[in-house]
Amino acid sequence: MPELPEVETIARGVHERVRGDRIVEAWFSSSPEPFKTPVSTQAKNLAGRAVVAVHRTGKHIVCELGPLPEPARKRDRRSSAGPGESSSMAPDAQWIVHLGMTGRLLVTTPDAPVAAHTHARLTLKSGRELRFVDPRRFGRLAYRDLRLDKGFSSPGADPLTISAAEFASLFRGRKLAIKAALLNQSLLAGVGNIYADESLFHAGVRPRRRAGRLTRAELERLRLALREVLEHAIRLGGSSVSDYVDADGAHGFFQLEHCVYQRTGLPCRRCGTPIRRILIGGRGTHYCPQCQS
DNA sequence: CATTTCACCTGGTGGC
DNA sequence: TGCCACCAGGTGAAAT
Repeated sequence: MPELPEVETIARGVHERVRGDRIVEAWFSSSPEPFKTPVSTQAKNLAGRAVVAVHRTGKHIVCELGPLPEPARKRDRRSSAGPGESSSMAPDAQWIVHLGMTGRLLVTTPDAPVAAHTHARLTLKSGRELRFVDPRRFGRLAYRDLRLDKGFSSPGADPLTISAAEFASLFRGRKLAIKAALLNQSLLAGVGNIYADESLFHAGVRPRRRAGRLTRAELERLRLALREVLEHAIRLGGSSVSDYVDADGAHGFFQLEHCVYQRTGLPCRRCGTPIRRILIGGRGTHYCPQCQS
């Protein structure tokens, strides 16, 4: 489900709602583990930590967590005592959430009905819960101790800030289809099927073109189209194609702006030609045969 | 190494 | 109503 704009929307929502709150208890389902870090490790290490900040890297949601309080210590001379508001504390751990195709990360009241396929529930000091729900279980949850590991980072470049030169160099000499290249997360982090198709439409580039054969001008049109499309989608809260919702359960509106994605057979919004669907790398790919050459 | 294919899952939709 | 084939926002391992 979630690509860069949806993940960004969720990360912002979770950040606004739970920053400064504290994880009191962590519960994980015991069904076949959709987890990267064993649940016992996650449960043990998450409990007690403050949520310092939540942000997005590629399609990953990264929760920055403050250090565990040290109960068996003599009173800190000037412990900032107040429970909660510890957002100034330097994080020393991370909880990393990847939503896969159908994952949701929700902030709920404790009495909210527990949806089917709920795999994690973090009880917060405020009484609310942070819940991870994922029917298909393609999502992944991981815990990182920043005293032992570096903070999470994605191999791919950020499509919102990449320079023209760097963007062009990603595709130089590559023989695969530009559509497939856009989906490769180690080149660009965060682009998925919807925004690959939409940006290729706005750039006027056929998805089957070999990545290394695009002209300088086409690459620049593509870089700018991608950035525009992603920023526009973030402003509209993402695309709710079937069941995507943000941290509050609200859906996005960018699906109303789609020009090609899942519009097979419908007239192109620009020229009226029926939109075509083909397969590239096993993924449904939509384009206008007239506008994209 | 670069590229392609396929398995991993559940659920919704549309044809018969 | 049921059954079945096909499709879905993503990855990562295996094959080519």
